[in-house]
Amino acid sequence: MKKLLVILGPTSTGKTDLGLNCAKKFNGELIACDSRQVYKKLDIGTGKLPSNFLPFAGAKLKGLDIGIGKLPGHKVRVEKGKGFWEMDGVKIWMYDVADTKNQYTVFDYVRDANRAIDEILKKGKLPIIVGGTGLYLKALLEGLPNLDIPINRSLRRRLEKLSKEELQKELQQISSDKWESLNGSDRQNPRRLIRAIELVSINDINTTAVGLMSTVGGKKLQTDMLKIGLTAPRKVLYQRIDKRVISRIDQGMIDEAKRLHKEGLSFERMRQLGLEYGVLADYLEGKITSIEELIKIMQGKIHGYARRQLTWFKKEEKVFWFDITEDGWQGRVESRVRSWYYSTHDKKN
RNA sequence: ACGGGAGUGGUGAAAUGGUAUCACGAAGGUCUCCAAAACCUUCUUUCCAGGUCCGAAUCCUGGCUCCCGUG
Repeated sequence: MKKLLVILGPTSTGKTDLGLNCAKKFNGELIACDSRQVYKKLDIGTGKLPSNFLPFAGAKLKGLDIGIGKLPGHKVRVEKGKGFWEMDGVKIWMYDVADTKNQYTVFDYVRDANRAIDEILKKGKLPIIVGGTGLYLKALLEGLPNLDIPINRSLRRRLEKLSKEELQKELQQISSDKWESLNGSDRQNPRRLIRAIELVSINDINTTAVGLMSTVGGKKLQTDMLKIGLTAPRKVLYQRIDKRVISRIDQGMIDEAKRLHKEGLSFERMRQLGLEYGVLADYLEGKITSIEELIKIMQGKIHGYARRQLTWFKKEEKVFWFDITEDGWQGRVESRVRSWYYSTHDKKN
């Protein structure tokens, strides 16, 4: 049975660092599971670069393919632009697989990540999925029904003009079953309503809705999976987030956004890319006038994000959680992974 | 001490005397393709004490606190 390591948890807990360490020790490669790191050129704002990565003087980072810098202890060499990044000698897949101009979907993610995983397995290496985007992780590991019902652009274009009430009415008319199946908050959620209408209208046209599209490997590959979760008390999480926002600004996050806009990324699209980029768009457009304000707002937004991640991951099953504020957690994670990695018999949990 | 101004949720603001509102924040939640997204719920009774009025955050009196100017 193929082994697959998953590292999940809220932002700023050091998932990628742990992933890199595991990769070095257990001959692995990383697969990022993040809805924004998939986009090219969103490097600093999405945290593709380690947040404490300090470029050496002279090392060119901005929009280039290679950066050399240092982390607290050691030199790091970052290379990108080959379909994966290579950081400190470890390959990271699912960075830079899409253009910001196009919307990258969960479907795309599952397809592409499966390919990367297959390739890693073929080489006899350990795939390490490092994930913060709950939905993507779920889709990849468990599959989502209806995932193969594609986005219907023209339908969406029409529906997006409608008010919430109109959407509700339309869904009720087309399929009261679907409407009944939605919970109270989704019924108020235009985006969910649109997707629901999209789904049922395809069913009506009699297109077969295939069930579970994919699990790892494309064909229900049986895997021996170990899930490691990283977490920390709220307060600590917030502190780490706050610090990281500042260090990203030091790394040049604002310039990155400026450059992206100059290269044709509209502020509207930038907002769609969420969090940092949304706030940065406000800043560049003058809706936020000081860096202090920018920092505060950004920190607050990411606090909320971390909360939502915790809510989501709370329900994830069979996760071995580690609190990164407890001494020796890294040693414990490592021995946990080690015993799993070298076991020949499949673990029940 | 005197003159002037101000006291509304954690923060910043709003409310011709008429059911205390908004943003941010915090906490909880939803989740079958924008998911770092979108959405839902909760969080003050207006500095204190009196008074006027059918009715007060809003008007009056007193107290307390803060800010500005003068000494």
